[in-house]
Parts: sequence; structure tokens; C-alpha cells
Amino acid sequence: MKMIPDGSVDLIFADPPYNLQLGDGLTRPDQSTVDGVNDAWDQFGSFAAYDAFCRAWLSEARRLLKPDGAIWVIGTYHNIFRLGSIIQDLEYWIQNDVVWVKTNPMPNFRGTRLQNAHETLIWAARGKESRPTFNYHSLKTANDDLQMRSDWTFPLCTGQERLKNGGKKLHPTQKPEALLHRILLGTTNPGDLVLDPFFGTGTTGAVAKRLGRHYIGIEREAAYIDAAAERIAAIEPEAAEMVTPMPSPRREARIPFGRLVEDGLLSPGTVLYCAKRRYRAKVKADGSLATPGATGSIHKIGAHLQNAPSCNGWTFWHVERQGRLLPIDTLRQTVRAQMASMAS
Amino acid sequence: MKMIPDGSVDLIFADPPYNLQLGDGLTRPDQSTVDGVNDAWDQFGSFAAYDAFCRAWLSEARRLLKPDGAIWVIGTYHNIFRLGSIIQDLEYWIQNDVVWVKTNPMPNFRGTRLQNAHETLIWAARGKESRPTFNYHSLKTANDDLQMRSDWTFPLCTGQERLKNGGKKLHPTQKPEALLHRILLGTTNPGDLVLDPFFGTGTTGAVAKRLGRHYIGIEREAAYIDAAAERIAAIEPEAAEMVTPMPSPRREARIPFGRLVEDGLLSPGTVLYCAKRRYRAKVKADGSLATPGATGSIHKIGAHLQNAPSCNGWTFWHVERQGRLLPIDTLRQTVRAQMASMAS
DNA sequence: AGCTGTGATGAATCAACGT
DNA sequence: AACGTTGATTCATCACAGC
Repeated sequence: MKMIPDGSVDLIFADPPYNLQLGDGLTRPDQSTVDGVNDAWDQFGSFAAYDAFCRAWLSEARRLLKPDGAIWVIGTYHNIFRLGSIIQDLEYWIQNDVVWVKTNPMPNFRGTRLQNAHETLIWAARGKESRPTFNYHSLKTANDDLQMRSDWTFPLCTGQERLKNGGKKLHPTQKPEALLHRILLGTTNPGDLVLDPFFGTGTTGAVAKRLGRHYIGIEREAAYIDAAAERIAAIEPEAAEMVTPMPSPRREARIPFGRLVEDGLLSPGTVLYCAKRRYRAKVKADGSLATPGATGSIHKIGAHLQNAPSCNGWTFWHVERQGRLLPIDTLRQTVRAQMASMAS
Repeated sequence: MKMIPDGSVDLIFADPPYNLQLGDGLTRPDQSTVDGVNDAWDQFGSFAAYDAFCRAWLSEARRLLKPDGAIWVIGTYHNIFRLGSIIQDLEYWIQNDVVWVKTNPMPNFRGTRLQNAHETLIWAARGKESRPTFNYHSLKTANDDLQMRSDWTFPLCTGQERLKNGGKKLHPTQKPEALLHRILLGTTNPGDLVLDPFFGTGTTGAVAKRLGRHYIGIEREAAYIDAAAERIAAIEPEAAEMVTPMPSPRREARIPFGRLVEDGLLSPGTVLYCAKRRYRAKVKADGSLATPGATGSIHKIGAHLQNAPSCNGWTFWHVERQGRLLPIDTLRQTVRAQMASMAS
């Protein structure tokens, strides 16, 4: 980075080491081993060491940004708070934080925490007075004419897109091109210069080339450099107007049963009945159903009472309203309708 | 907070202010006055003052948590990075960060940035060795039997739930009860003590009372205190049996395998099989399993035969009953049921 | 060609208890 | 405090084999 002159870069995308500090030997319920990130480049002795490292590269990054330049960084709770604080301390000016909601995250295999289903990005201008590029209408058009939100839904980088070496992943943390696509489309113009100081397998370069942006990549590992060069060489630049639109980030809202209780549509203690009132169960505050001898989800309890292998609790269970039985699926549709009307 | 004794609180929920107005007599919790800031140092001064304020209350919060206590904080990109860094510096141990995805966020009217459509929560234990309450099965059941993720979708607090004063909203950032409902259901037990040091209009207290949790609220503004008191007084607590978490298999009474032999549910010499009948072993009178070349516990022999580091023998091994394979875990449940009926 | 079942895998701070 | 034993625990997606 020291070779790059002051004020010469339009945008920086940085995916720095996350400082994960993992234990070893995590196994799945089927006894297979989880291939965690234990590379040497992710080892830092302390928060102080990690902070010093990040302050150094973030400070240098700011030097070489143009006055209206901006930076994106990505991380998880292990490091994103360090990054965000340092960015603020260095007098960058945060525009937004963005959450990448993963459609297919790895589960928490031990049932000890919530499933870690998102990563966080920070978009910051070089300073408070900067006017960074923001293609508001491009993003709005890509989002079915709705203003682009700060939560972005994408799958992990898997399948053909994931670079492999002898059948195994080449890089532990390759980012999806769709993520970079939205970032570069939204916050750079064609011909801009994009810098990625943690280039890895070159996702930033690949997307920049395809979208007609110039790029500089910095990487330490020779194996990654070679793979990135080969990957980018195969990219055919596209005319900006030919770029395929991104899939809509909106998905059909999945409403779990517990949500009806959280929203107050069903209060704890309410009795649910099957259509013929042959079976009954009580709603608990955590969204489980209780019958004498068993407690569980609407599906589990429905199956249990009928002695069936499975059951769709949404259609099986009913709530009494004005003397008549109403399927709880109707309440779910109420929630969906509320969400839709509020969003519009 | 200084009046609350050490190690007396199970959970803290904190929604701290971030739009601190400096220079109008702001004092730190230790009563020292925050220095006025001049223009040149304004930005740095703001962050430094905010950091000092948060370090003070987060430090005090940690003092009064029980050893296995935990804290939730909520914020936006203006303050969440400061909060997260301080939480890590104070040697809390982050469990997850959670994003509250808003179904109906306020638009960005000027079109200069992305729509701010989420807020961030941090869930942290008092320390690395803490074992905070986590009702994994309650959350999983409420989520239609899928592990609860770190992205939570809720609407803003609006409509009847939003406290008003002469038609205008009483508090600028009243949180939805549904959010607190999920937090308290997932990370406290009935009877726990919950502290909210920025009580506002008392959402934490209202949900805590409804769910059978005790609470302490701290608030400076008299108008909020009055509104919160009135609000909470109108709350009717749910029945006790409706607010208990799903039973956890980890808390069930431990039944040693030998107990099945002692109780005559398995006689010595019985052959056990894995689900696919690929492995087999014989039950010995002392409750060990014997295979050619090895003898040991159901877990040890299961791991040994599969060449795995470990194995849950209760689910791995099956006994033949009427030509079909029955998991020995079923026999353990029989013993547990007998114990429960004798105890009652 | 199309369907079905099996196996692999992804930025993960991933256990509790008795001796 | 350290160590060994018991035993609880996974979702979405893709590749590939088999039919």
C-alpha cells in the first residue's frame, strides 16, 4: 500500500482476517470434522495486537483515498466492532452498516448459541465532508423499484463459483461475487479505481473487471495470487447495460409459530383444538404446545396426538374465535398481510 | 446501579442513548463533568466522552451480574461499534450478535444512502467461563423446529402498543415487546432478575412481568417513569406453567446404562446393534459392552467400532424387539418415566 | 432425461460433570 | 485446577451415484 500515491483510489473493499480464535476439533453430530479457519494469517495474540494491525492498514487506506473516496469492510462480531471503532476514530464517516443475511449458513452444531447467519459490512466515506459515489437509482431499480435496504440476502459462495484445489476449497473465506457486484454497482462508476488490500482469490478483481472498473489487489500468499490471476484472466468484461440484474433480496416471509405469540395474536394459555375438537393443547409463551405428557412444536404435538409420523400444525390446529374454530394458518396470513401493508 | 449488590442480576437489557448532547451539563456516572469540547476536537471529543460514559455503565453492569449472567445491548452504527469494543475490552464474552431486521423502517428521504432497515444487538456473557442461560429448545420450537438464527424480523413498535402523549409518541425509540419477548424467553428462566439501566417507557419491565421474570428499571426522566409504571401496572402475568422453557435433555436425570441391566430391561448376554446392523456388541452384567477385542461403556465401544473420537451410545445402540430395532434411549425414557411416577 | 437417495460442507470464539 | 467420562447436537445446498 505504501507504493500507492496519496488520493488516487476511488473505493477500497477490505475483507481482513477476522481474528476468530477458534478451539480445535469441532465435530458435527455425524462425527465428521468441521474445517475451521486456523490459518496462520488469522492468528493475533490479543485485541491490542489486532487493533494495531487494523489501525495501521486503515490509516494507510485513508491516505490513498481520493477526497470523495469510500471504503467497505466486512467482518463478524469477532472483529467488526474493532474495525468500526477504528474507522470512526480515524475520522472516516460511516454511511451505512449493511448486514449480509446468509440463506445457507453453517448451523451451530452443539446447540449452544444462535446460528450465526449473517456478516456485517461497514460503508464509510473518507471523511464527513466527502460526497462518495452512490448510485441510488441503480440500486433501487435492481430492488424492484424499492429503495435498497441495509439488509442484503445472498447465499454463501459454493458450487462452481467456489475455487477448488484438488477437490478442496482453495481459500477458507471466498466471498460471493453477487456481494461485490452490488457494492461496485452501487458505490463506484465505470472507470473508477478499486483497491482490495486483502485480495485472496480475487473476487473483487473479477467483479471489477466484469463491470468495467479498474482494480489493484494486494495479497501475500502466492497460491492465492496465482489462482486469482488465472480466474480474472478468464473474465470477459461486460457492457454495464448488459449486466444481469440481481435477484430480488426479498423472500417470502417465513412466519414461525412462535411469532404469533411474540406479536400477541395468541396469548400463552390459549387452548388450540383440532378441527373436530378431538384433540386439544395449550399455547406456551415460548411458542410450544403443551398436552398432558408432552410438550413441543405445533407439528410435533399434532403428530404425537395422532400417533402419526408427521403433521402440519398450521392446518391441524385451530383457535376458538366467537364460538367457531379458526385455523391458526389464518393468523399467520394476518401477520403476512400486516408486514406487506407496512412495507408498502 | 451503585445500590445494587455484586453478583445479583441474571440478565441486563440495555438500550443506551447515543445522541448525547455535550456541553449541557452531561455528567458521567461517577459525577465528573464531561469536558466541553471546542470545534477542532469536536468529533474526537464526542467519541471519547461517549466511550467514557459507556465504559462506566458497562463496567458497573458487569459488577452486578451473577457469574453466569449475561447482557444484551442494542444500537445502530452510530454507537454499536463503540459498545461492542468496550464489551470486549471489559472481558465480557460475546455469544452472538443479532440483527433486528425491520419490516417497516423509515425510508431515507434524501436518497443519499441505503435505507437503515436494521438495528444490531449484542448478546454477551459476563466472561469467557460463564455459562449463560440459553433455552435452545424453546427458541428452536418457536421457530418451527429449526435452529433460531441471528437475524430476527420484527415490525417497529407502532399502533396500540406505542405509548402516546397527546397524539405524539412519548418516547423516540420505544422497542417492540416482541423483541423483548424473544430475548427473555430465550435467555432467562422464570423468577430470574432482569435489569434495564435505560428503562424508558418500561418495555423490559412489561414483558418481564408478563413472563414471570423479576425486573429492576433505572430511568432519569420523570415522564417516562410515570408512563412505565402505569403501563406495567396494567399487565397481567401469564400462568406460571405457560412461561417455563422447553425441557432440556441436558437437564434430565442421568441414568447410567448399568441401570437398565439392574432393572431387568436388558439381560446380560443381550446383543445390541447399530441402526444398520453393521456393528454389534454384547451386554455384560456390569453394564459394559463386549466386542471381540474391546470392552467398555456403550459410548466407548460405539466410538471404538466407528473409529470416531466419541459417540453417544444411547442413540447409537439398538436392541431387537419383535424383529425390529429399538434405540436403547427408549429404554432409558422408560426408566425416567418410572422414576417420575414414583416421585409423584 | 429425470428422479431419489447419500454424502460432503460452509468465517465457529460450539459441553457438563465427577473425580 | 486438570483430566477423563458421559452424552447432546445440524441447515441448506450441491455433487454424484443409482435407477
